[in-house]
Amino acid sequence: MQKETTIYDIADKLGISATTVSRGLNNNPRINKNTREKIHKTAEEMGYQHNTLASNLRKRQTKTIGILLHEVNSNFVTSVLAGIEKVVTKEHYDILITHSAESGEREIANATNLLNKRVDGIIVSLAMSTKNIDHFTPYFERKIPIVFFDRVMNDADCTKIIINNFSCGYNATKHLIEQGCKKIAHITADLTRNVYNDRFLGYKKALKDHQLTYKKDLIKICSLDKAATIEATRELLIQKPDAFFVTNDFAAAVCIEVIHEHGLRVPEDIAVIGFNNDTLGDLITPKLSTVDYPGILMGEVAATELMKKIKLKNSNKKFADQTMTIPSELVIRESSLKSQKKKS
Amino acid sequence: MQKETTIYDIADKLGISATTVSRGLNNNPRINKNTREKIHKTAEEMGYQHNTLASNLRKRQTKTIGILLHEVNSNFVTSVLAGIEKVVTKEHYDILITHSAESGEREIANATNLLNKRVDGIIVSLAMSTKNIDHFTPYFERKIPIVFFDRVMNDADCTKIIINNFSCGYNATKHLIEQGCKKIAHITADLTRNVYNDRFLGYKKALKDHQLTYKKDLIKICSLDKAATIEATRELLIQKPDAFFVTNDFAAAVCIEVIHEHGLRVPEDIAVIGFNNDTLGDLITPKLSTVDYPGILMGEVAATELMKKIKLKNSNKKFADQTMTIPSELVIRESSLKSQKKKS
DNA sequence: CTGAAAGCGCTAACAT
DNA sequence: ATGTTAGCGCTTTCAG
Repeated sequence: MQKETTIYDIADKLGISATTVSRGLNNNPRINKNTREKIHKTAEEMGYQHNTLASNLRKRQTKTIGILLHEVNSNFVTSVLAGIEKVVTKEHYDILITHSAESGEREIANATNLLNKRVDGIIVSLAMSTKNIDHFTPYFERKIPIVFFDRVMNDADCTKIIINNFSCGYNATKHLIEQGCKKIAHITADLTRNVYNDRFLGYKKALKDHQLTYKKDLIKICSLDKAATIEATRELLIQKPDAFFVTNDFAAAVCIEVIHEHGLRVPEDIAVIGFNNDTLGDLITPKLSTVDYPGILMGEVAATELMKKIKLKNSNKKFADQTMTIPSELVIRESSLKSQKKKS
Repeated sequence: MQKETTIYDIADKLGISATTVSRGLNNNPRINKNTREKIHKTAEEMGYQHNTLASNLRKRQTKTIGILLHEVNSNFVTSVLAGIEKVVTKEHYDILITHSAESGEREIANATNLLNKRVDGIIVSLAMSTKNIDHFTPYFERKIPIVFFDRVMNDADCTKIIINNFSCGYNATKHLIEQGCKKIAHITADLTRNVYNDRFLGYKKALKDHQLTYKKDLIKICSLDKAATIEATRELLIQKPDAFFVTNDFAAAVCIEVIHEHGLRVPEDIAVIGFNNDTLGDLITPKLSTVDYPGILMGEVAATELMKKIKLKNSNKKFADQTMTIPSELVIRESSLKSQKKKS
């Protein structure tokens, strides 16, 4: 960094004090309108650029919120981000996006990094391999507001924005059962993550409520990337299931592809339902049934809660942590409609 | 922010100077190993957290690079990000991601914001509505390194990492012609953006080289979102084209859907080729032919160039701007294979 | 190997 | 309405 124009340079040039320049630049109403305009004009002329670092250091406030994401490549996450931004920019806060690429280690590093950068609060979705939330202890100790969304720790005592994964899993499975399916396979990911576990529990409960026996052989846990999903589907196909409940849309699409390769039809031979309502869902053939998961809304709610917490903290008030559940719903398209197809 | 432990607190507790603490924390080899260990231990005990703000202010260096993205929701952008991170973390640099949501105005705001945060360099992909790069003048003036990638300004004199969009457009079109297509429609976006314009020019050249006349009626420029693409496809279908060259894979998938809705077959009646090699390409039916666009590599190259520029700047050396072209290639799957299908 | 002093650029108290 | 002074927390001379 070469020599930058500072407020002192402007002050010197104008024969006034740096304080006045600072106030003028921040449009403090105490400063005479004329002076203010002069300051802005001179700053412009001298190519002055505000130094956020110095300002934040002095103010002991960064007006920045950190975001810890497990990944950024999904439609869902992008929507959440959009929702957060919408709320946060309105309050003139910046955001600092980090992502862990599903690695717990990177999540820890990101948490420390954001703390060192003195963010005013964080919004987080846990990585796949995160085992506990000890790395957020420094935040709790300092009472720096945190809001968890989607991928949360079920037992932890903090603000959470989630959907009801249990009932989503239940309803998706129930829907398949109502289509006449009796042998429903389930492809999911690491069950230590709440979202997957809850859906799985919903799946099991639905089976039970409909007098179907749960079989471990019909469950595959994998990373949900293409290769893993192909393998999982192939192995499950050996069990001759008549339906698949897949925990995300991308994997569901891959699953359908593999089913087709085996010369089977979807949904006639095997019904498939995904999760997330990604854009790809109605681009594939047959169009994918899925569970709609309102990312934008989740982002908005998470950000709104965080802003509330930050404000209350700034005025030394208490804030009651709460868990908020966002509505979600089944989106039935073609891939699961076995009964209709049979009729026709 | 409440009172944080500082290096002074540690110094007091240990009866040494803050300077030594600072050095110890930074593992400066001049400090006695014993002292160093004591410092680390005490820091840990006292819950010390390094203040990046203060440190950066003092060092006048943030070890942070800014990234200006047009959007974050594409596979391509995510890959670029991964490529950048790979290179940059190795050098212990942080990244600050911003995105303009294709708005030139937001791009300007982000550029200023990153400058105020004193990033050491930036990597940028221009927003759709950006008309010029005047907002980067402050960077040029301060010789803060910039690398543009993908969406660049063709005439500007700066480091650019691109693919040869012209020849990609040419080859995609040529491929369609070789499949026997004679009336090739083209769906693309704002032609002020180099990537779209160059592909378009390649398309035109390929037609000319193969004695096909260019018809304006076969071109539709739209935002490439779902609704716009549906409309564009419908309107183009009136011209009875026998092929579509669509400038991204998502839009190509939508295009295929619309073609199917019109009772036409892909590729038998109409061949389709996309662009980007998104993951959805081989999940749809028929599998999409496309142009592979190596995002990770592009990110790596962009970041490597930027790091070079930053280092040369720090040692006051000159750096010659250059344009680097990343290889790209046609990926032929099913959606464009008209001739084979006819035979069978 | 360690320390004293200064200063990065800004803003908040406390004047006036 | 404006100025003086001090300090946010760190690192970097310079000195020993």
